Amino acid sequence: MRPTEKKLAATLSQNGYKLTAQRRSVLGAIVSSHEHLTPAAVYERVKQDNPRVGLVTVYRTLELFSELGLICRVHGEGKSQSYTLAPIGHHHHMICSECGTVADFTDCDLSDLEERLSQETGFEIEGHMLEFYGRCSNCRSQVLSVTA
Amino acid sequence: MRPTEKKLAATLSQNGYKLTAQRRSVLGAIVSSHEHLTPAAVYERVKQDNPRVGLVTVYRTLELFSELGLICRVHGEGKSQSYTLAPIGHHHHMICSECGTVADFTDCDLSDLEERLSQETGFEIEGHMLEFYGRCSNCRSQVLSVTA
DNA sequence: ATGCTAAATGAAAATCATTTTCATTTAGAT
DNA sequence: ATCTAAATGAAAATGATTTTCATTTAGCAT
Ligand SMILES: [Mn+2]
Ligand SMILES: [Mn+2]
Ligand SMILES: [Zn+2]
Ligand SMILES: [Zn+2]
Repeated sequence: MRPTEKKLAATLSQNGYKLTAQRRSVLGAIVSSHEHLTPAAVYERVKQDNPRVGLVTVYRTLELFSELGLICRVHGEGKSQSYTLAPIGHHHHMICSECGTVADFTDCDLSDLEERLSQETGFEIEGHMLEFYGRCSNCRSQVLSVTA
Repeated sequence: MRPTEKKLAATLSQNGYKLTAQRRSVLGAIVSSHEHLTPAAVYERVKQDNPRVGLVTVYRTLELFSELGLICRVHGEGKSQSYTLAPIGHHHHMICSECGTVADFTDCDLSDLEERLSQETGFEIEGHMLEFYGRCSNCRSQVLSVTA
C-alpha cells in the first residue's frame, strides 16, 4: 500500500475530512521520501512544494494521517523524538545507529512469546512495539573499506 | 539485583563519582517504588525525603544511574515521554493501557528473528527494544465484575 | 455559478520537558 | 583542617509540541 492522491481523496472524504492543498503536499512529501521524517523534516519538504503551509498544519496533518492509517510512527531509542513515516501494514524498524537509516521489516511473529506472557501474567496483549538497533550494511562496508 | 545504599556507594566510588545525599535520595525514591517513574515523579518523591534537591539534579542523577546500569528507561507508546525505572538485567515491559501498570519480563529470545534479519539485510544487530501493550489482569477482572 | 458554514489553516503565544549556564557548595583526597 | 574537582541549584535558554483565535476555504446546498 502506497497511498496516492486518489487514495488520499477517498480516505479523507470517507471519514468526513476535506481534501486540501496542504494535505496533498504533506502526503507527497512523505511518499516521495523513502526515509522516516520528523515533523520538522516534513515541513522542510512541504515548503518547497508550497511555501505557504505552516508547521502547525504539518503537525495536525501528520496526526490525522496517522489516525487514518495512512502513515505510522517510529520511536527512536533514548532521547530521540517521535518520527513519522510512510506506511505499509504491520511492520517494524531496524535503525542504524551510525547513519540513522531505517529499514522496515515484517513477520515479527511474537505470537509464541505473547502466548506465554498471557498465560504467566494474565495480561491480555493487544499490541506491541519492536525495534532493532545496529549498523546497516552500508555503514559496515564503509568502515571495512577505510580500515582496509 | 536491587541496589542498596552499599551497592550505590560502591558503584559510584568505583567509577569516580561522589556519593551525595541527593544521589542517595534519588535511588531511594526509585527503589521504594515498584512503579516506573518520570523524572518529575521521582522529583516529587525525593522532595519528601529532602526538600532541598532540585529537579535538575534529578535529571542528572537519573542519567548517571542509567549509564551506570543502576536503573533503566521505559518508552511509552505514542507521545508519552521517556520514563525511568528500577532495574534488573536485560528485560522488557508490558504496559497496561488502562491503568498504566508496567510489568517486567525477561526471556525475550529474539535471536532467531535477529539472525534472519541479519542474513536478509546485512544489518549488524546490536540491540533491541520490545514492549507489549494490553490490559493487565487487574483491569480485566474489574471490567468483568462490573459487567457481571 | 453563488452562497453558506463548518472545517481547516497559520501566526503568535502558551506549554512542557529537558538542557545549559554559572555562581556556590561539598565530598573525598591530602 | 585544607584544598580542589565534582556536584548542586536557581534561573535562563532551548526545542518540540500544543493552544488560541482570527481568517480562509472545501464541499455541500441553493
Ligand atoms: Mn516503517
Ligand atoms: Mn523494568
Ligand atoms: Zn547506517
Ligand atoms: Zn491495568
